[in-house]
Amino acid sequence: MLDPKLLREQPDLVKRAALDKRVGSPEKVDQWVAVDLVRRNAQARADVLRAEQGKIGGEVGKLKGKLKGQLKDQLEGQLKSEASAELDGLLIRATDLKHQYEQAVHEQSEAETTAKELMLQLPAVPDPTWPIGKDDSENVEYEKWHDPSRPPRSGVASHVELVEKLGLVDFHRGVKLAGSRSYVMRGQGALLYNAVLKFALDMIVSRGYEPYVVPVLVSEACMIGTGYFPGGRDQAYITQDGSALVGTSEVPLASFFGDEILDESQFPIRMCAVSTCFRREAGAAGKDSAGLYRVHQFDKVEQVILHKADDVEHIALHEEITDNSRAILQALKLPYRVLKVCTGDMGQGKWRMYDIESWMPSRNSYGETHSGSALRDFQSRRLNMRYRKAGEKQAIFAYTLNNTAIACPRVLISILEQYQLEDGRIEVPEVLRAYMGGLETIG
RNA sequence: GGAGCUGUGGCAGAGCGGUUUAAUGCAUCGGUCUUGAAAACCGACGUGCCAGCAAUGGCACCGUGAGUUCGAAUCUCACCGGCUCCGCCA
Repeated sequence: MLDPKLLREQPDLVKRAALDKRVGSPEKVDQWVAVDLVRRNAQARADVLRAEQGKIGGEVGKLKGKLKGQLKDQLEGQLKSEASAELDGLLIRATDLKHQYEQAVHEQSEAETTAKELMLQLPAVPDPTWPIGKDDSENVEYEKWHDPSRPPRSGVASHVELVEKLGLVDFHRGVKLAGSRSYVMRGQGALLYNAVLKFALDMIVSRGYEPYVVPVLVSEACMIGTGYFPGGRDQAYITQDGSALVGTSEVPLASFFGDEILDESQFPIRMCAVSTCFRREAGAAGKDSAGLYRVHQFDKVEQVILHKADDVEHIALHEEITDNSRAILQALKLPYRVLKVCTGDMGQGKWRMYDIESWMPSRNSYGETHSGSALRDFQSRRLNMRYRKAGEKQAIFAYTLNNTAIACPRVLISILEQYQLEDGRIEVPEVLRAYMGGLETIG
């Protein structure tokens, strides 16, 4: 959701964003501006009518009180008093006002509904220093890293071969149980899976992030509030009760303080959670269908930060939240690169966005394992999440950020393939051994 | 799953069709008094939208939505949350 003032005063900025991001359209900006004007005019009319109606209502009340007094003195059905005639006149005027008021209110609420619908589709304006581009092919590589002892490998076995040989993943039975893009982690595979998650969680918690266990089945309001609905409706599993399975715990974490006014002294609020995530992957039919890359259900450690509305701090915290992920990959000695995600690929609400891609030998390239966004007040406006500075009256919309800490099973592709030994066994990364009972090799 | 109760401002709590611009108390903030503090007294004290350069003014909001009425916190209906008891089950 955008600042309505921005839309009224600088609609061209948002139109530009619509084109750069390929979200919404310039026409929708114009439509919003038009319908917003209709709404304001209708409200101005309705307010005046309502005030008039209230006045007449008050007079009706007084007269009725008077008439009651008179009736006590007179027998029923007796002569009509002056007051009674006046009352009839008032009631006729009041009825007329009522109809006019209803019409104005109707017009106002119609316009408001349309304005809201449009607003939910409009893009936030991206940081002008961020790359402009049409899709992921124009993302800009901005940093590359690998541990000297573990450079990117190639020409080695793929994780699909490895896990089948070692019995770490059962794809066939996964599909039997749950359909395409399903899998079952098993034995040491399951241990590795949990070890990776726990390691990442501990790392994030040690850096001052408060851990949460959150619902993964949330209300539609949370999905709209975080910006996933209505645009991404077809990517989510929705229940017969209208609730939705989240694609990331960013949704419940960012929504946690929704509809609240926080105190600035609580900021920045650093949160994290490990949760199961569900994605329909609609439109990705046939893409990455083999292996652990693109699945409907996975687990992820996610980080979320809420803080004051300040661009300098926003940038600093975006770096911080990205550094946390770098640190995890570095500890795992996985080669990675960081991309500045261009406007066409960043999505509706983002101001800045980094993707981190880890090296996956079987793809002979990097594969996206992390995604970190700076959203300024896009989500907090939708969530109605504000804060107040000490001693000040004005409540301000907070800024939000989020980033992946680690996601399983996708990152296992990099680990398994990078750490495979000549004989097909897998060396366990040192930092994970403590989480696997000291196990040094798998297989 | 069955039965009953309940939802009012930061909290407590009145109001149950028209002098409600929602009483009162607590909490909070400012002031008077005081060497200082406490007490006492005085005052302020919600959110959103609209008009206006502004001062300011108007409207809406009593869980949510619809309805009845000239007029709804108050009446009707639906939904949502909370509490209690019973049943079932981790």
